[in-house]
Amino acid sequence: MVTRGESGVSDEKRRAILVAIEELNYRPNAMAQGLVMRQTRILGVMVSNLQNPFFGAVVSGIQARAGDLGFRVLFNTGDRTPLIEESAIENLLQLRVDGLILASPRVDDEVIARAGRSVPVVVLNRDAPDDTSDSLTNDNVAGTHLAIEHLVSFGHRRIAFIEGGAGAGARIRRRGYLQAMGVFDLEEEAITVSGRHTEDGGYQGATELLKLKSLPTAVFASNDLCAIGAMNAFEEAGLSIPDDVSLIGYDNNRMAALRHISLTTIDQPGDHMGRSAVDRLSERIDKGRTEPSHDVVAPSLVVRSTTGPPRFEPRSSHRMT
Amino acid sequence: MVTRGESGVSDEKRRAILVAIEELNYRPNAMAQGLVMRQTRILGVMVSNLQNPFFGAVVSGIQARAGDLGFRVLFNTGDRTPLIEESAIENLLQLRVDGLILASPRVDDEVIARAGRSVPVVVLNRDAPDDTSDSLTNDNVAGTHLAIEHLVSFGHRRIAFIEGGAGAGARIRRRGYLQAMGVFDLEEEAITVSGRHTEDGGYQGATELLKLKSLPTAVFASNDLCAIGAMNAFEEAGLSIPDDVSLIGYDNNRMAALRHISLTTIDQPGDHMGRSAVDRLSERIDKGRTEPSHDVVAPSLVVRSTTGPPRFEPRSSHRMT
DNA sequence: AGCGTCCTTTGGAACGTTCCAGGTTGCAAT
DNA sequence: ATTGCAACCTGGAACGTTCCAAAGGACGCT
Repeated sequence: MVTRGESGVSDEKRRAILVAIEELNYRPNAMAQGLVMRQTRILGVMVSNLQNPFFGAVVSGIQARAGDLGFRVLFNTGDRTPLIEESAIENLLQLRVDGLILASPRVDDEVIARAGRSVPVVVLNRDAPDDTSDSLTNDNVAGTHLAIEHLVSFGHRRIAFIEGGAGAGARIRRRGYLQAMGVFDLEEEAITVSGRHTEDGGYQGATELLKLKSLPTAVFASNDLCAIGAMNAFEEAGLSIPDDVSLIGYDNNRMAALRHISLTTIDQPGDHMGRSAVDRLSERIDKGRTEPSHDVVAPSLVVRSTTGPPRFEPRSSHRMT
Repeated sequence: MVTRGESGVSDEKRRAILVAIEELNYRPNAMAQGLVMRQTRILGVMVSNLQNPFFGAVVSGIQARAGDLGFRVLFNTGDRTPLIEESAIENLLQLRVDGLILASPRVDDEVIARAGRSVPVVVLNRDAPDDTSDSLTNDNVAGTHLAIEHLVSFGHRRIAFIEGGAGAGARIRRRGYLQAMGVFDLEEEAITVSGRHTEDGGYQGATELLKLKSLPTAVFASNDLCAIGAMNAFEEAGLSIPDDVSLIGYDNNRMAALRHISLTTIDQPGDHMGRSAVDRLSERIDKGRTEPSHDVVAPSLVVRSTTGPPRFEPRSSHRMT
C-alpha cells in the first residue's frame, strides 16, 4: 500500500514504513505479487538472433513503447536454434509474462500456437499459426519485388538469390523472389543458393555462385547479414561491386548503412515494428481485444552504392531487339 | 514431483498426470516455485547498450555458459540511460534473480552496491564499487597502451583521442590514453574530444578534430562504434585512411572485422568474458564463494587496414637526429 | 451520553508451488 | 494372524504479497 502510494494509511505510519524499507533494503517480491495479482505487467520478448543488428532496432522500439505503457520487458534468445528457442519461450511463459513477442522465431507453428493459448502473442516477421496470436510482418513479397524490380531497371536479367534458410520470413522471401522473377519473365534465369541469414552463410552462398561457369550479374541476398558475407566473398575473389556484380540486401540494418558498406537494401522499419508489437499486446491485455490482428507494414527500397548497371549489355535472349 | 522426474510415484499415476498436463496445457508457475524454493535459477543480465555489437558476443557467451550450468537467463537494457538502467536492474532484482550481470552499467556506484547486498553481482568492464560484487574487466590501461604504442611505432606523435563519455570503462581508457602518451613523452601532443561511445558521437568528435588548424596524424577512438563514426566523418571530408589519418578503435566488434571496415582495434574477448561472468556467479551461488573476485583479461592488438605511417615524416621535435 | 459515520488498523484467505509429517496400503517374515 | 517395513499417498504449512471483511477509534451530531 505504502509502496504503491495509496491512501488509507496515516502519515505517521507511512513515514515509519518508508524508513524501515530503506533500512532493511527491502524490495517488493515480484513473484509474490504476480502470484496473487495474477498478472505481472511484464512483456516477454524472444529474439531469435540478438547478434543481428536489425533486431537492435526492434528491441529498442519495444523497450520505448513498453515503458510508455507501463510494462517491463524481459528479453531472451534462442540463438537461432529451434530447441533453445522453444525452451526460451517456455521460460518466459513459466514466469507468467502478460504478453509475448516472438521476433522471427524458428520454432514449429505448434509451439507458437500452444503459447498463444496461454497468453497474448505477437509474432514478428512470420505468419501467425492460428487466430489466437497476432502477427506483424513487413510485406516480404512486396519487398522482394522492389528489389528485383530495381535490379531489372538497371538491365539485369541473371539475378541470383542467396536464400535465408528455413525461417518463416526467409521462405516467403524465397517465394517472393521466384514470383518476381516470373513477373519479369525471368523464371529461367532464377538461381538460388543457400545463405542461412548469417554472414558466414552469405559468404558460402556467394562462393557457390562463383563456381558457376558464368556469374550472375546481380545478387539478391535474403538479408543484410547475408549480403555482407557475400560482399566479402566477391571482393576476395577480386570482383568489384557493383561493376562486376550488383548486390542488394534486405532489412536495412545498421551495418548496411555504414558508409563503407553502403549496401543497397530493402528497408524494414524495425523500430516501428517493435513499437507496434507492444501496442498489439497492450490492446489484448488492457483493452480486451480478441479478434486477431495481422498487420503488414510496407518495406521500401534504399538505394546505396552496391547496385548499378551490369558491365555488359545483357544478352537479349527473350527479346526481339 | 512428476514434472521434475523424481521417484516416489507409481508409473501408472505418473502417466495419468502427464496426460492431464498435456490436456490442460498446464505449465509450472515459476513464481510460485520461486516463492517457496527461495531461488529461481535465473540469471539477470542488464546490458547497457544492446545496439553495440560487442555486447552481442558477450550475451552469446553468457547464454552458452548459463545453459551448461542449468541457469536460465533474462536480459534487460537501459539504453545507456542511468535512470532507465537503474529501473531495469531493480526489475530484475524484484524478480529475485539468483545472480546479476551488469554489462558496462552507467549507473551510480551506489546502485550497484545496493544490488550487491541482495544478490551476487558481476560487473563487466567497470570496477566493482565494493567487496560485495565481483568485477570482470579487460585491462583497459594495457589496451590503450597497446593502441598508442602501435601508432607510435608507425612514427605518429600527434595522436588524438575520441573519448567515450562518463561510462566507467570510458573513463579508464581516457586515463590510459593520457598515461600512455606520457610514457612516450607525448603529453603535450594529447588532444581529446568527446564521442559518447556511439557512431554519432564519433562522427561529431572527428568533426571537431577537423576544425583544428592542423589535424592529428592519428586518432584513437574509445570504442569501435566511435571509430566507425569518425571514419565516416573523415572520409566525407575527403581524407583517406590511413594515408591522411590513422584510426584505431577498441573492442573488436563484428563491424570492425567486416572486410570493408577492416578497422585496426584492440580486441576484448567478449564471448569469453560472458562465460567467465557466469562462472563467477555460479561460484557464489552454487559453491558459496564469498571473497570478491576481480578478474582482468588481457586485451590484444588486431592490426587491420586503418593504421599506417603518417604521410609526412613527423617533425622530430624531441629527437636530435 | 448515545449513536452513526468515517478513517485507520488488524487479521485472515488466497495465489501455486514444495516439503515434510503422518497415514495407508501391500507384502514378506515371524 | 501379527508385526515390520517399504512404497506410496494425503494433508497441511510455508513462501510474500493483495484484497477484503471486520474490528477499533475519533469525532461530530442529536
